Amino acid sequence: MSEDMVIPPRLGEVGLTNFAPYLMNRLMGRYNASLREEMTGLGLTTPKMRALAVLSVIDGPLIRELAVYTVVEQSTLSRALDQLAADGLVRREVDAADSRAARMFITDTGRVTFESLWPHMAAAQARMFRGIPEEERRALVATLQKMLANIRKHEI
Amino acid sequence: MSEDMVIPPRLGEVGLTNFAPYLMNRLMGRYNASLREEMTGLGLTTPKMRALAVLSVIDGPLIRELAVYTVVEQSTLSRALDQLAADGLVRREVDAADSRAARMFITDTGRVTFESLWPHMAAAQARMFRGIPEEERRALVATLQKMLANIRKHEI
DNA sequence: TATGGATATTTGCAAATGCATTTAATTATG
DNA sequence: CATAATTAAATGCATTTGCAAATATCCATA
Repeated sequence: MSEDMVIPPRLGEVGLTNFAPYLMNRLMGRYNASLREEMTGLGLTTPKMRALAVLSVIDGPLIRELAVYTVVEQSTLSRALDQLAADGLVRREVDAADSRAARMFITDTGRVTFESLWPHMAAAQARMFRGIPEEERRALVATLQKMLANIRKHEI
Repeated sequence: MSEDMVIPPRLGEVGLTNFAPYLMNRLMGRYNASLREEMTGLGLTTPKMRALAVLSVIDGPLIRELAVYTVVEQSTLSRALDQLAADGLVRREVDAADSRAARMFITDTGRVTFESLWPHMAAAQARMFRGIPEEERRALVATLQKMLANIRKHEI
């Protein structure tokens, strides 16, 4: 007897702007669009930017792990990493224990590139949160974390 | 003196999972992925599904308005609507006052298709919210609405 | 009211994407 | 320990995407 069994109210009854996934998709659409100009200026695409962002924080993940963190399809990510590596922003390293697997690292150059993008990401977030009290922001993040835990498929 | 002037803490200091856009992107990645199977079974893509969803609630928007609501690039949406129209799920109608503009409507067939998809969307949302009290859900939605108002560019 | 800009949508085209498959390596099993 | 099944990543290929340009129409103004 899961929640799937319950007959849901229609979208029209809920209203688009009360449906959380709709709101989040619109917010992320704008957020991602607001970074596009900076990204293209740095020769980055969304997958490349996300890979850099995660690698600036997590050292040496496997590519399939990075695919989960970045929410980028594995084959797309593989090619994005090719390009980043060709530009010297990341580095592949064959895993010591499993020679099929590659561990990814950001390079100093990659870090410099990401550091020039990060202020724009932070500013975009700040714009979203403008006028929203600190307490409320924290509550939002806490709820989002619970939600992510709910639907996390991989144990990452 | 906007918030852009402030030097932000590094992403590493904030932590990926305290950065709201990261959390939302991951959540939406999973949410959208969880609908993919149902969508492809109905011959839909993400842009097509979003167009149907919005048109099930909003009657006769212009295509550029629909592009804002759906967070889909206008040219991509134009082609998605071509396909939906070819399948008889939506209908284009030239605007009475402006013959450049097209107003879009969902058809009965389109409504039936969307109605068969909607329970999965509602279930995916329910999974995300599992174990989260009603009060907290409402607070999340309220905050998301404020955020959307903050970054809304178009007056829609 | 003629004309130069705006605006709504579509379309051409190159690049990006994602599915399915391949390659290479590891692990499990008889 | 041989072999089948599994896993990690890369790649082939058809489809999708998005930018820029084209097309069609509208609006402002001289």
